[in-house]
Amino acid sequence: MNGRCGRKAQGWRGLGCGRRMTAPREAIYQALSEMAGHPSADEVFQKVRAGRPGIGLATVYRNLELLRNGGHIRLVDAGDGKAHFELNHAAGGGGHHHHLICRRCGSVVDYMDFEREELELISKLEKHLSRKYGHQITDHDISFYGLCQKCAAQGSKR
Amino acid sequence: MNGRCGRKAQGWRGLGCGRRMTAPREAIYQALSEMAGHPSADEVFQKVRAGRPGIGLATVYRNLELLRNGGHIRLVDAGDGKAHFELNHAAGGGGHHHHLICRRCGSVVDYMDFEREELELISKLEKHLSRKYGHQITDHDISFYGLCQKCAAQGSKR
DNA sequence: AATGATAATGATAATTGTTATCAATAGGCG
DNA sequence: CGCCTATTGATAACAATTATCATTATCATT
Repeated sequence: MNGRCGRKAQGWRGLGCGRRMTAPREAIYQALSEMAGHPSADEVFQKVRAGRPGIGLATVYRNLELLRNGGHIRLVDAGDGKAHFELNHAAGGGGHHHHLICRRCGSVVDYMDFEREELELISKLEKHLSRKYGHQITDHDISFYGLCQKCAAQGSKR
Repeated sequence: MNGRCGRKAQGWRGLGCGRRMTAPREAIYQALSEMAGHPSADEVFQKVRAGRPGIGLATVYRNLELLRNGGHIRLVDAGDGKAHFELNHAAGGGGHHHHLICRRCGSVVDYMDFEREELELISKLEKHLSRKYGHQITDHDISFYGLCQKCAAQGSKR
């Protein structure tokens, strides 16, 4: 469904993030939403470029940053020096998850195995930290690092 | 105390991480251990340089990477595009903590406010994920993002 | 303690992800 | 429809990190 919004800035919560609603911006969000996993900025660029050859790389960076500030997408650190992105379903309650990251090959597995327990602890912590340190918490990242099955099997040589 | 080890590679668990034990490597670890907070690679470089003018930046990068792989130090993502480091006290049980990171100014607050509860959940999760996905988990990162008190006070303009 | 194979270093070039610049363009309120 | 200005696209600039390579230092073996 394309029509998340007709194509108007639509207040301060829409894709426009309070700015003008532009075709490139929509295309970038659209592209990311159609991609599996956690594409890097460049991968998003390639994808958008496919249906919109004139797009500029800088525009992709700018909008990913904007969408992130607007809370629509989320940044994932795969430890490979590039920024990776994914849709932020956290708010909508759609598909919030945490990560399992391989230190050797950089693969990222999403997991949702945390039950109510984990969610409860998180929101409790969030509230507590918020009060104690005066931070305005908007987001969190929980990741486990190590070796994926494949890399672990290769032995820990070199 | 300097003498974490006389100055020999000392097996595969020492600072040498299974490689040759060198003075630069020791100096780099030493420097990091004397620094507060979460210095960047360059900050570590500057500090080491003070007592060892000939040190090369590449050597610092190489050894930080090595020490990280060896589990002696830990990487912190402050979201400012640079890698930051801290001693890994996780194993030793010394001062393990999690982070509260400001998205605007990049400041990082360590907190240890999680009680037994949090630790229990983590180790439970670690075990569960390890079994389910075949990952060999060695490490985790729990960070809350948002605005620190100061930045939040400045309003969310711009 | 001297030797020698080779891992590690230091200086620097190269690479790479990201950001700044700026003229041209397009969004959307009047 | 027309204007104001945010946004774009192309590209230069930037900064952090990595690769290269001749030289030096470590340390197992003698």
